[in-house]
Amino acid sequence: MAELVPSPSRRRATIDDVASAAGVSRATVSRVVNGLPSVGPAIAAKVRTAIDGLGYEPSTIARSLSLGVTRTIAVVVPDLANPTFQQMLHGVNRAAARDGYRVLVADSGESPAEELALIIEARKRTDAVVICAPRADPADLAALLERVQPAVVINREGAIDAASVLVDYASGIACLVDYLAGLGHRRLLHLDGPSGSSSQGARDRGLTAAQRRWPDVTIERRACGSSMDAGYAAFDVVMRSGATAVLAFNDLVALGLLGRAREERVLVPGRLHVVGFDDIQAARFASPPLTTMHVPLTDVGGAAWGALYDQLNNRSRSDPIVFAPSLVVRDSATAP
Amino acid sequence: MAELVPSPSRRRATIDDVASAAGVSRATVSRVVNGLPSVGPAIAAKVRTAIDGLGYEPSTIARSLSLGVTRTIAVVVPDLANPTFQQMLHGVNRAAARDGYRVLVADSGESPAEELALIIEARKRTDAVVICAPRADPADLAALLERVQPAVVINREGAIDAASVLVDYASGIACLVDYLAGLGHRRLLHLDGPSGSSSQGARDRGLTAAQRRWPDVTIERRACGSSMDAGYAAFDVVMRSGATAVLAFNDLVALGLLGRAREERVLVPGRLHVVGFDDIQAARFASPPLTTMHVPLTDVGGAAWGALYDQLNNRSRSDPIVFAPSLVVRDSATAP
DNA sequence: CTGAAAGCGCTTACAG
DNA sequence: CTGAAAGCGCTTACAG
Repeated sequence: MAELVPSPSRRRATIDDVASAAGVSRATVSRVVNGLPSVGPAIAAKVRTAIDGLGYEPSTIARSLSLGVTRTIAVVVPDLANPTFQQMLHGVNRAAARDGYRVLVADSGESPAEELALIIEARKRTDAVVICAPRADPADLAALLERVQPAVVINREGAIDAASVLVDYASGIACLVDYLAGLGHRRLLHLDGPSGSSSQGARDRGLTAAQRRWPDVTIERRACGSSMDAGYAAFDVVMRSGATAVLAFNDLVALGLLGRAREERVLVPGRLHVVGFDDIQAARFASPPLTTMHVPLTDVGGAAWGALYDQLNNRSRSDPIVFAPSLVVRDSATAP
Repeated sequence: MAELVPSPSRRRATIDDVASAAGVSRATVSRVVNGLPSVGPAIAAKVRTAIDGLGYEPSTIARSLSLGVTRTIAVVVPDLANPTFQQMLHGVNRAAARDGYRVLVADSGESPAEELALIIEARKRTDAVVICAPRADPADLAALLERVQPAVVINREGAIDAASVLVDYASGIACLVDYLAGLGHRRLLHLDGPSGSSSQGARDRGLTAAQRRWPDVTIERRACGSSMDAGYAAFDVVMRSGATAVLAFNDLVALGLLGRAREERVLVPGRLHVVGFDDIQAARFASPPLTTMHVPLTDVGGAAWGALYDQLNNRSRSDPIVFAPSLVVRDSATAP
């Protein structure tokens, strides 16, 4: 149905087509295509005419093979449906695009077991990889890193033999405790994220540090998760805890909890006070607008690209880059 | 600093390394790597040993050049910071991944003028492309499509010579008018999106159709835009219009308007009633929760991949696939 | 069942 | 300034 009209030329023109059309060698064609100066003007003109006439476009793949470089990087995230990773991806992509690089995305969510294999596969199509794998086993990750350099890993603590960019969740959560305690709350509840999540360690440290600063404040912990549904389901646990303020693992959890609180007609702020973490877009529009820690995810993504770019240009690997979250006071937590 | 330990073998092993290590031809190595049956078990075993010993991994790029196929597709969107496109991308990626394809993203937002060039460039690294370019000139787009098939275009009306998936914005907006009119509103205001946006035509049709059904309802229009800031800024225009209910171009606009209304202490619903379009995540958590039309963006993305997959497998191009938005009643609009 | 050879479409020393 | 040739790392008819 698309074939009724005889197509002018089925096959795409190659460098050889151009070369013979212009009566030159393909080395010469290559030179004018790549703008090398050492080509006589008359010849160059002939070549350009041939290029236009044939609609020639160099094959990116062939170039990649020949040069050993794709100008593409991979970004591997655990869940592309999650606004957090979407935004980070955006940050990487925008920064990489400015330097003429493209981004290949890979979502390991479908099969966490194959996360490592996925990273390797994605890396093989590209020049470098940014890895966001909060739940991968540390030893597995370390073994992997040897094989996929240049790489940058996001939000993994501990000895990572790769460039690293991280968000200081420890000080962020401590800041939140300070804020709530300063408001007068004396019984806090932290809703933990998925067990085994690497950011959990930072939470522990931050909470411990804050606890030292506020000896008369009780900080309890409960297992919860990282999704809205987890927050929604945590409502009963929260109410039974007797806490006046809850620190949700992230905004999604906080939002789920808020939603349930409204259904149950539990006033927030008032009867219950809630803070989140991340400052996703929805946090700003929640009812009540959610007090949370802003995490500059776009910048995190941008920094990840920057670290990769350095390595791709043979500069030495940069030290870990850390971003501090910042408190965004809105309406979901007030004095008790 | 990473070079203190002499690396065991700098260079990646190639098929030739394996061939000579195993004492066979590289054709044979290729056969066992690709699981072709016609290899004797003893030879195959030798080859596998060599592969493991050398840590050989076939080059994806070389394979791509040889086969003329990358198993990668491109997705071009106007703005990767926009949750709408993020979600659509997620839908494409998930569906494509299931069929063993990877996704390369490209964001034309940085330079709309180079959108066409970007699409061509992205397409050249891949086997096919899904195009989301609501503002591209129809003639330009038509010319482009000839060069980049297989392609699927999302949300473009009119004669498109490519597979097409679209959302029925016309009936969606009409549905919203029906809902508000049914509630008793008689003065409606529609905040238009960016002029030249291809979905604007559908809005026009839908609004016209609805107007016929409700001759006693006034439907005014005002230029606005598609961003939260645009919605925020539209507040004054809205208040001056005398309308009791406003249909925002999308949720972002509605959310911006809501934010400003809260600042100005204009009660929604009550003094003003607002509906959005898209049903982004934030809509659900807005205060008040936003009544809107849900658009199944993940499915749209999935369908886009499906259409591409058919073409990649030499099936005939499918008819346009259209998704109907569905009304999600929340709290931002009630009887006047 | 296995190998020699040509091919995929480029780039780049090396000569001249 | 220009070209012949080798190379990037694979796949696949074609012989045997």
